Amino acid sequence: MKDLSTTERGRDRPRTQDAIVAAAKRLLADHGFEKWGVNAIARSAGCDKQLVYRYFGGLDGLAEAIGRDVAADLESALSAKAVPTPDSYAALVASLLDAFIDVLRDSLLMQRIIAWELSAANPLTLGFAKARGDALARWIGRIKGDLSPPPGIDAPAFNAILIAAIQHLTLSATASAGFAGISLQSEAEWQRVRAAIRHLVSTVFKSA
Amino acid sequence: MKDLSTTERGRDRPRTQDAIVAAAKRLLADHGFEKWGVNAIARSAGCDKQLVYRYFGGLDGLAEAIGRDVAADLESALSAKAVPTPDSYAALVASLLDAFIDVLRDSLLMQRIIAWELSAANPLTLGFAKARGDALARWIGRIKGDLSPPPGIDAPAFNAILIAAIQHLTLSATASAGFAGISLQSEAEWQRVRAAIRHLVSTVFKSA
DNA sequence: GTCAAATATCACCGTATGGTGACATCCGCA
DNA sequence: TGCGGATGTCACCATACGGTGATATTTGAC
Repeated sequence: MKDLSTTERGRDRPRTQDAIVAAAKRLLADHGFEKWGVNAIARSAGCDKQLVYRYFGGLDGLAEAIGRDVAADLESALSAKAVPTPDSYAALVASLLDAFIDVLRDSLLMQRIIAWELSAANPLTLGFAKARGDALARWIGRIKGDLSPPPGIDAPAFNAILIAAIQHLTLSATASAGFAGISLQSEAEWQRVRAAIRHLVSTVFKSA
Repeated sequence: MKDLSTTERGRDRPRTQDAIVAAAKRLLADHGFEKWGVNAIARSAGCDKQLVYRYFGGLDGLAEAIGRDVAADLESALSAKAVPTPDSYAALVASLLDAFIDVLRDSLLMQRIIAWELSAANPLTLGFAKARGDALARWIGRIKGDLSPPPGIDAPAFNAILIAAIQHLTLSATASAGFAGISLQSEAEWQRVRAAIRHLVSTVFKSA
């Protein structure tokens, strides 16, 4: 659970930086943002905390680096779930949401960051939110093609509602194993949610 | 921002207890659960922290008392939004969600507690979640009458999705002023969300 | 080989935290 | 009046935190 200490691997700034970032991510994913601090990170990275200040300018800079990483990971993970060019706006949204469920459920780190964003509003968390939002927007733009939502429907509002729901259910599943009486432990139980979302998307975007 | 200190109001255990609970609620609502601790609470209540241990058995007991309070507040606030006996399941759900938006947006304390539940899973937060869930269930049972969801529809899943969305949007509005590109500052912007939810509920529960 | 810069470590500061035992003060009851 | 329990205060502990200045060690250029 701990990288080689700097003494046992020689002096190598890039490697040390990587070790620090890796340790910081691991700690954030494992224990959340409450216990997240220079002391714990340096301890876990096997180096002196001074280096966190020298190489990243403190926690803020480190968090910024992590934010960039996570946004990039998100984008590539989404791209890997190659959504074939959809043939309707409803299909686009449906596959988008499905892929997002996969990626988010898979990334404890991203879940922690979202929880952090919901708990505190500081420059750090705002930066996280922006980086993720941008990555998501880029991906959507890429697969969107020339599809556009049916008229008479407030697509941005609907999409926001569904993405919000997915984030909340995912976080709640991790923290409390479920939400509002429905358990969210197994893949089967998540299939129920996926089915409901698909149904929702298709009925709403076809009612125009 | 601070109650009368115990010295200036004489010895009065019930009043002191109330002052502690009030201070604890205020601090939680104002600064979130990260800065929440015996020291800050006692300081803000104007009494010695020892009393927190004596009267509540520490932070856990205090949190439990707050959880009960908040659940009761939730229930009575929801009841105050007198939802006239609805005439269809769709109408029931629609008015339920609308009332829930009002109440949650109104209670910074409840928002903090939800954020806490999403960030950490300890006996405390699980207790919170249970108390709120029970209060909600009681209220629903009271106004439900003999209505039941249309067949062929996974109502629990749909309801969970929509409640999750509302909680997430509310928390996100408080923390980051918006979500997924849509701003959630003014009542007008919330009307957009409300309209989308109403639309969603009516099309889904009538498509059976 | 020398010397300076880059890298890494160490020791320390002030502050805050959760928690506890000993003490002071007040009130009601005998 | 005195006594005992309830109420409230205080001083202190160990621990952890973020942050910084001084120092040691290695590397690479000359």
